[in-house]
Amino acid sequence: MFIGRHTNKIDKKGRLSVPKAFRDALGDAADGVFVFPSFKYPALEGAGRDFIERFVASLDDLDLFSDDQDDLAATVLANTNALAYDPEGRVILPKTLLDHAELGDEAVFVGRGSRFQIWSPTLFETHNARAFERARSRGATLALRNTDKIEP
Amino acid sequence: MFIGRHTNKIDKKGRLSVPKAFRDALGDAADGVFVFPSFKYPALEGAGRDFIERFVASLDDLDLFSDDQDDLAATVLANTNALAYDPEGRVILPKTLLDHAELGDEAVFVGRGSRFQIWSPTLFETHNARAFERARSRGATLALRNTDKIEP
DNA sequence: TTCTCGCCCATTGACGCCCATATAAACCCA
DNA sequence: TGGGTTTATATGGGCGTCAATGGGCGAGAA
Repeated sequence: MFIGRHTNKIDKKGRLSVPKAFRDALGDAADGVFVFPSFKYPALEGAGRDFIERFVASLDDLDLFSDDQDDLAATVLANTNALAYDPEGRVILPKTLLDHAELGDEAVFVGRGSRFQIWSPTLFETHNARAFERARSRGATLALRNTDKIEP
Repeated sequence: MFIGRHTNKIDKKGRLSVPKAFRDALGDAADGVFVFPSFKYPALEGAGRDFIERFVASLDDLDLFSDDQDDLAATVLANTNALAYDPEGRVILPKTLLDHAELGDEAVFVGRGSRFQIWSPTLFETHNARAFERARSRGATLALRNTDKIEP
């Protein structure tokens, strides 16, 4: 399970350490980590092999004429990168992903339960502040139903 | 499992390197790679021997597919090219396939789970942008076939 | 012969692996 | 409880290896 927030640096060679807690949650280190752009935010989605395998399973192997639903899975797979760890647990994000999330020399890993997101620190700060404010204005009604909470 | 995107060059002799990750996923190198034109897109479909063998099996076992699907299987087989690797893992695409996908001096391999596609970079860029936009507008509500759903 | 295709070699640029250091959290002991 | 020590994670840089690319040679087909 991915919980909490971790801010790490991207060095000159483009390497980014995946937080130890997340590496453990991802499972088999040999599988690395699977990252794809978020559809809705200038951020990246990260998950383990099991999560991606569900997308693969949703594409019927022999069906050559995919419907809209399949297209969604296909789009995710086309934009997903299987990133391998170096011996220290770092990965290199390809340029397409760096661009999508507007990442510079720092990245923040945000736990989201079954997977996590990767944000530019500045973008996340404003996004988080707005989400927090939104949550607060509706807080009274959401509080009892939603066990999730936004980190302070 | 075919995941992600890899853009490679087509040299003057028409040779195209199959990405190492895909060669591994294809299995036995002696079998090479099987490529046929996509019926839905100006692109090519690529797969391993196991994938083609299932089409062959569908022709033998009449119960397996409907008549329409059976015709489709026959059409696929008729248009499939078995391409052998050179010692460096490259293949040469026949002219019919080059024409169908409007390939010039570059080609992008796009993972699709159990198989992959080969696109002209420019054609794929527009195709992917559209699919991505569609996912953005509808992704939040589209459930995945199995369990989880795509998240905002 | 001439052209095509399969095999071999050279180059290069990226990335995977190794080591060293810094930073921080956990631990231990008075 | 506080200070120092230890352990582990994160970071930075050097170097070797391998994948991708490009060109040349030779065997066999047209």
